[in-house]
Amino acid sequence: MEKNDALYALAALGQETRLDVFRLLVKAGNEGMTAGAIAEALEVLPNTLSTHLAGLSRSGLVKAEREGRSIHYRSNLDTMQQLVTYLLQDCCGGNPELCAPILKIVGTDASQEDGSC
Amino acid sequence: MEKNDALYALAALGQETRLDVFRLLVKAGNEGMTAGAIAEALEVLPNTLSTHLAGLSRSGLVKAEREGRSIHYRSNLDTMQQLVTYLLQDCCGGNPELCAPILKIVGTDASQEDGSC
DNA sequence: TCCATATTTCGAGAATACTCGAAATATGGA
DNA sequence: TCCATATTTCGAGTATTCTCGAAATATGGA
Repeated sequence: MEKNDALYALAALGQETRLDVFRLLVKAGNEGMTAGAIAEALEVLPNTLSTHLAGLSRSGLVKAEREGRSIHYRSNLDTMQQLVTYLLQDCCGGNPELCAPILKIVGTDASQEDGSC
Repeated sequence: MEKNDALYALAALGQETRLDVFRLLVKAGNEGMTAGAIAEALEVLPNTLSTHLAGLSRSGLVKAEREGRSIHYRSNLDTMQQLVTYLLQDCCGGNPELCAPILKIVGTDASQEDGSC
């Protein structure tokens, strides 16, 4: 992940409605939710939500897929992992033994296949 | 961690200079860096940097400590871990087996003593 | 084709955030 | 005490972001 990608993702999450949306979708898991269902759950106007969903989509934190008349949104935890990895890159000047506790946070073994939850 | 704490932290990281500062301090590790050294490394005016450091401090992502005439800043990875934990809370509706890959990211075993790197 | 549903796009006003120069505060040493 | 260094605070201008109403687009069914 490059700096601008990280910035987009972090800026996206640093706004209350978008953070609420992301967490709602994390909870919803694989099924995801339609834009309408999200708007209703969070009591946000559909057009305002649409703007926020666009931001989250651009950042890669959520994925959109049209299903009939609705559009389903799902969280994309791959991006989340890449983000955390980026944030903790070169931790302690490349001496990871100095910060072992925190490095547990990042699954650096890359054993992950599907982060879409 | 509560929502507002997460919002402060994410908003703090969602700005280029502050993201640069945080990553610089993550790399610097335990020694940290003085405000002046950070300003020089990132080529930011000291007063502008000071504003950003205040934001990062408020969010708990960095810790400040006066040492003589200078003030040393260090990243605080405890806050980082709490943040990631918050973001992925209730992943997949509380069925973590559905999203095992990503849950590796969060060290839920709480075996960590010192996250200050 | 026509209509209802679902979502997005556009435009504008209000609020918030960023940056900078100038001035203030804090510390240590002569 | 006086001065130099290190950092922060203040105030203002500019830029960006957020929200909303209105209008546009896309889909599926009668």
